[in-house]
Amino acid sequence: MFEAKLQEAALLKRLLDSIKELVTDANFECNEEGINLQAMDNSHVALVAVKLDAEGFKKYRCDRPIPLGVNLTSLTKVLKCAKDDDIITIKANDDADILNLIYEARHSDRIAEYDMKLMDIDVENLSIPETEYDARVTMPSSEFTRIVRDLSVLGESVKIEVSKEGVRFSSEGEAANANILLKQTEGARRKYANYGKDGNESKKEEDDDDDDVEEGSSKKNKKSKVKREDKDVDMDAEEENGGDDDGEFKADSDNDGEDEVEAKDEEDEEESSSKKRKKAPAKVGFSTPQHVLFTSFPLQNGKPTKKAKKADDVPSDGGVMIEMNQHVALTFSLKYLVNFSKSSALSDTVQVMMSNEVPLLVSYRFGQGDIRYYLAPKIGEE
Amino acid sequence: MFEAKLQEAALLKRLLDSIKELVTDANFECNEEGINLQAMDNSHVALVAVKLDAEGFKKYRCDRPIPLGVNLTSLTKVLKCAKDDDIITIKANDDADILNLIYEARHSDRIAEYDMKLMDIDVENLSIPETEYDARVTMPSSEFTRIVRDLSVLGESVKIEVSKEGVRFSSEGEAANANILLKQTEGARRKYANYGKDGNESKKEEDDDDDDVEEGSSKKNKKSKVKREDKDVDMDAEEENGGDDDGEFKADSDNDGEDEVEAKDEEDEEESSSKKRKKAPAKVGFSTPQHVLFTSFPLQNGKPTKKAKKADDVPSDGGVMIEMNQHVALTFSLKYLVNFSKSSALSDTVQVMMSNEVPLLVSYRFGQGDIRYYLAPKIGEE
DNA sequence: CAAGACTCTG
DNA sequence: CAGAGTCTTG
Repeated sequence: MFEAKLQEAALLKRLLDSIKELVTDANFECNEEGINLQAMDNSHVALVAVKLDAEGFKKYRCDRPIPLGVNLTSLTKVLKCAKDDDIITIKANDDADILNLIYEARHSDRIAEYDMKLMDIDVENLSIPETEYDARVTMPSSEFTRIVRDLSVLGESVKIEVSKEGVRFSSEGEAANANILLKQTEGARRKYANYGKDGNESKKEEDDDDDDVEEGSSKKNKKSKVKREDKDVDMDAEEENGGDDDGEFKADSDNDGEDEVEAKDEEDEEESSSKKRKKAPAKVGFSTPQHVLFTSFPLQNGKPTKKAKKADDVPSDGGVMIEMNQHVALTFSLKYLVNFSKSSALSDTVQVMMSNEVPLLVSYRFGQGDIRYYLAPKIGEE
Repeated sequence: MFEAKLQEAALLKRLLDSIKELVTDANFECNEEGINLQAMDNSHVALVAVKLDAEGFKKYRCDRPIPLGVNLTSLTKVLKCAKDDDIITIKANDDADILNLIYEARHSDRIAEYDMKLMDIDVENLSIPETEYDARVTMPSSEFTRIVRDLSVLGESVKIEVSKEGVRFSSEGEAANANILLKQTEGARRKYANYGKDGNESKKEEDDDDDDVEEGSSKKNKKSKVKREDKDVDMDAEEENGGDDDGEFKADSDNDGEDEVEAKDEEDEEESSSKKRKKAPAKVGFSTPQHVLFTSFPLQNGKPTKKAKKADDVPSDGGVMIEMNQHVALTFSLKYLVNFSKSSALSDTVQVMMSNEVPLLVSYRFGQGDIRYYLAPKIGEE
């Protein structure tokens, strides 16, 4: 018996809107801790991982781990029948052959119910080893969306480059070449002080860019600090390891110690890259090398767009925060990034993480979990 | 000479939007009482009937009954040239070969004039005998729209079932089965107390679900109580008949007597089906039997949507009122119902009337008249 | 030809 | 914020 009740159908609707174009069928792996979904996109170039914490549900019951094989096209249709503010309950019996969805209208006494056939889906073993990234960019999701959309009009690929200068998105196309440089926003360090610390964007707690400060061990959320783990299993395993050896991202500023409540936002964020520690290069469980690229281009363009809602306590006017251990430059297919950016409906903030020659990770966190996209870089010449 | 002046072009525009996809050509039958249009849809499965009372016009003159054969596609185009708040005048000479439309801008001196060719259209004799229905559901038109739209995503047909439980819309499709149950809303009885009593939704006057109470005979509107008549001729003929034998709908609650001003909205709406009187089964003038169906499905779903405008004095937050004489279950093509539901632009409220094995009637009333759709049920097995 | 996505309007 | 219409893609 599996049952989960969600206060707002909107979350599920947005999640499906986010992934339905990438993946057609997927297993919702349900266990007592929550719901996980991992799947490669249809062309096996990208990977999407969704996590929904059990605690985020109004009601959650999962007697035993159970995979719910869902045709996402069907589920999308069924969810279209829910209003955003409906209270939604999903149920499955132990056979997991039918998914039962119940929508309760928020402001009326109506209850609607849908039954959807489930299916057996081969579990592709998508072991995504936790990876330590050399660069992490935290920015408004609307801005990321805008950038990749803009560039996708001009070209097929984008080179994303993180340096002391900031993060640069560059692309070239027949009509024009483009390059967009985002410098770290003044105050961004403070704004995102604890973003992603514990899987949701709480503003309290220590900053990420503190070094080996003694605040660590007692924080239960230390785990998600530096590396992005995909299997909870791996998570905790790694977490408990050395307090200052767990490979947290080093911001490019020396923002030491006592940033307990709010790290001071310093102006010199873009200089000293001293204490950076390099971690073992991430090995990624899926490898779908793409094509040539790695070009650099002259133009400049790019304008931000502001959305304002979703479930973050990070200011929606958030700026850009850049953390890096070393210079990173990778090229990706814009088509996929545009696809990923649909998740901006889920969060005002997105994190882009990269290490050279490793798939990038685009992560959107929302109250009850997160959605992560992995995309292998294009390699070689164009 | 025919001339009719309408305060708001919007009404005509919406009417044409409602029917233009169903019918391509139709006669506007004009007489001194107003304008009537009746036509079968192009595939002869559904029938639409529009009535515009002469009194609703700012100015109305019709020297002699005259049919204006209109190509609705053309008229739609011409009406697109009118602003919603234009004052619109339509004229035809006795030859009825040209329709002259004049648009006067509400807040300017602008006058636009259009001449549209009329045509001769064979008058299909669409005698729609007045019918007494065993069940009538009054609900927000937005909700009806939502339901049929939702279900049409999943399947082709919907079974509509009215029972003591309420009204259930159920559908089955490849992706999922669905079923939406609407129970009578608390207070709906009061809200719709006199809805449709005399062809427009006035809230005063006695309730419909009173039984054989002695309030009847003096009410001039008794006529439209129970049955939906299509020809005014038939209407009055039937009206004058027996005071309590005119087959008025019995609500499923025992809301007897003194419901003069506002029937009390009782909690027990969904129980006693006692005093129901059965009327002679309705005979319908057109019969376009469809296909198999009559399936029943397991799921449940449904959510309302609120619009808020149009010309009703029925609260736009109106609930659901259910009146029934006996259990009814029929299956219909969602494609047509979706089409009908376009008329929600004309009214916040819709009434769905059904008797077993008889075409259903979907009726939207607006200040100056109404639009009614008839649709034969699908019969047999799916 | 149909379905889905996106944009614009109410 | 929702719905309708248009355009694009499969």
